Amino acid sequence: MAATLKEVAKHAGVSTSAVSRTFTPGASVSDKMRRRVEKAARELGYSPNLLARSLTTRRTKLIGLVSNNFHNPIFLQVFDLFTRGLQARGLRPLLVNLSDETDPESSIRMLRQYSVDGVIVASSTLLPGFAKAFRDAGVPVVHSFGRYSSSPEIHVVGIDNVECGRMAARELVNRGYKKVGFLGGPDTATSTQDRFTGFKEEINLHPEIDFKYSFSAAYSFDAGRDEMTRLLERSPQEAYFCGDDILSIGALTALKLANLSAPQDIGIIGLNDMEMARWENIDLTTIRQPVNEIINSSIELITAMLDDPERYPESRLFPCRVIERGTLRPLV
Amino acid sequence: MAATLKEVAKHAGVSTSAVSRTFTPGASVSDKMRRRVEKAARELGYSPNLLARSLTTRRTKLIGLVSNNFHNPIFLQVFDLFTRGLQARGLRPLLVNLSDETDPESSIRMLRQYSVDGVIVASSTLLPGFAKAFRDAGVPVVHSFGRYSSSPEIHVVGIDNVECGRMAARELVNRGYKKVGFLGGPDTATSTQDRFTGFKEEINLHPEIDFKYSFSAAYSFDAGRDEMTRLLERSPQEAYFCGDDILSIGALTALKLANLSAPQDIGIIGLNDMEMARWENIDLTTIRQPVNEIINSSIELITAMLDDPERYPESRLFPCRVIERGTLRPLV
DNA sequence: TTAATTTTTGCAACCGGTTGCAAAAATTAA
DNA sequence: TTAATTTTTGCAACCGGTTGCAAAAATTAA
Repeated sequence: MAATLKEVAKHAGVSTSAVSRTFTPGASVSDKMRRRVEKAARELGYSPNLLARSLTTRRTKLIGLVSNNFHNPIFLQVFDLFTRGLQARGLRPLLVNLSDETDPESSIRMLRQYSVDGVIVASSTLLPGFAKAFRDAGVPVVHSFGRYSSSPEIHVVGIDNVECGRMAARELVNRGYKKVGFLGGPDTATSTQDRFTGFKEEINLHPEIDFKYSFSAAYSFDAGRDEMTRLLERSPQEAYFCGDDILSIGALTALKLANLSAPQDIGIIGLNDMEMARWENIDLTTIRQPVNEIINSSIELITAMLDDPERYPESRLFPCRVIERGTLRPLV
Repeated sequence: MAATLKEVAKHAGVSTSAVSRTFTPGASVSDKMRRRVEKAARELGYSPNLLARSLTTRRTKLIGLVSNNFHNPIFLQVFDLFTRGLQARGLRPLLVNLSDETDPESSIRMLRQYSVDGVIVASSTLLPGFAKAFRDAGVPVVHSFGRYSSSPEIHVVGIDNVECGRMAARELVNRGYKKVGFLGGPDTATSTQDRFTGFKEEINLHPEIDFKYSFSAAYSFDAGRDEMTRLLERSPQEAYFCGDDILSIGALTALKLANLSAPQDIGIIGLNDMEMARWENIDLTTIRQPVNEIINSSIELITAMLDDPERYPESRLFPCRVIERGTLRPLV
């Protein structure tokens, strides 16, 4: 169906090299030749087969976009920004859903079989083995939303979750809460662990404050609602730092179901500042994670690694900040 | 870095054909040869380059997954199900974000350059030219969530939006609403047009009922909230069929901001039954679109087209049904 | 045992491109 | 004008695989 380079060459009465060079930026072709080839190509509706080209250039412009999180609404925005950013640079995302996957090897094999130029792992809850296994396979890899200190050998772009934990704690302290809680995501996620560490550290600077904590089953609405419901059955704290926004929204709903509300009865602060957080029916005070910047930086980094695969690994951390809305009481 | 077939052949002391056959299901190889090759392959960590293979087999197992909707949360579920379903069949989604794209040609050229085996267009708001342009390029294409009658030449899997409109209307009529409204999505979307047609048709069977309609700027929270806010400034109807769930949630929020609520003051029925609709803080009565079935069917259809590209085009429609929750008053 | 048949294997051409090298053409210098 | 230099072009080998065909090997039949 589609015309091949050979057909274009024949139709234009030139060598295949000439056609190839016409479609290779920077190659040596005279204007006359270029016009001649372009005319033939146009007439035949030719455009080069990128997969065949990749055999000799060793560049597919395919980037594996790997995630295990297809439930948290923030990831729709993540996919949107990644696909647009990659497309704008002429790269193509091969989307890999790791949700069902237990064995990293098979995903890695698959991505190598497709000769992806690089891999972006977009996940904060990924098992530590995954990202490393990709790197060991010799494929450039960037871990977006990953833990910055987890391994000095792999590129990470994300936030300082420990500092976010501290930030949340300071926010609660500054607002005069005396009994505070940490309602975390799953305790297996490094993001949860780091946020917990920072939060606890900062709270411990204030011995007069009563501190409790628990973890929920997932970063999900249901998990947040269920955990908060459980907490309300005992004697709840005055305010909670929830693992992320979606947990926060679940927790807020649990309050509502118990005829309580934030910030009147219990204060809530989340993390992410996903789009829904600003919806007036939610109006969540939260810590903003600069998703846009993290994604752009991840793309820049993977692009740089395409040119220099041996590039020295780095961590890129972006500062977060509190977005004040309506679920914490005012500063005292 | 990665071992090639030639290296495996040399290492095993056999021809390249033998190696190739070992990795080609159904090819003629003796057990002895197979074991020998597999051993060599294992020792060299070889797995075949799918892109090189595709040159002769003319199958890349790449499927273009094209969408222009990266904002409606329902699409996260859509991407999740598509990627899992495709992966389970050994196919790989090349994700294409059409949000910035005005010209279908360039996306089509790109997908052809990557020799995708087929294209799934997942969108209800796609400009009509897009899906057709893909098909004209000779690539198997399935339009998921598309309009079933728009063109008999292209495969469509979706719902009967006209019937959904009727269904929503019947639901409002049966609950005794006398003044009803259609708060649609953008009127350029075929889904909006069809839902409107059905809704109006059914309402017109009841001349005693007062009917008004308007369209919002997008299928989005903000658009729903803004449009409902606007409606509340005049004299609103007693109940509205909103274009989809995300518009409904926006509309419900507008009610709340005006100190009104559903169903006490105004009734709301949505369409989609996205995950959020069942959240207790939303509790939206809506029409369930069987997303899972639509996606599985789309994948089956594209798979079938890979074997028979000339397959006669068909429309697959799945019935919807009302999910009663808390935003319409009870049946009279 | 040998002949006929079936299965396995390797050769060589091919899929659709790129690229180093040398020859040819065009340009510049003398 | 001719010689020297630069630019353009085509040849042929290559990227990593598959596959039709014929020869070789293994199996079955006589």
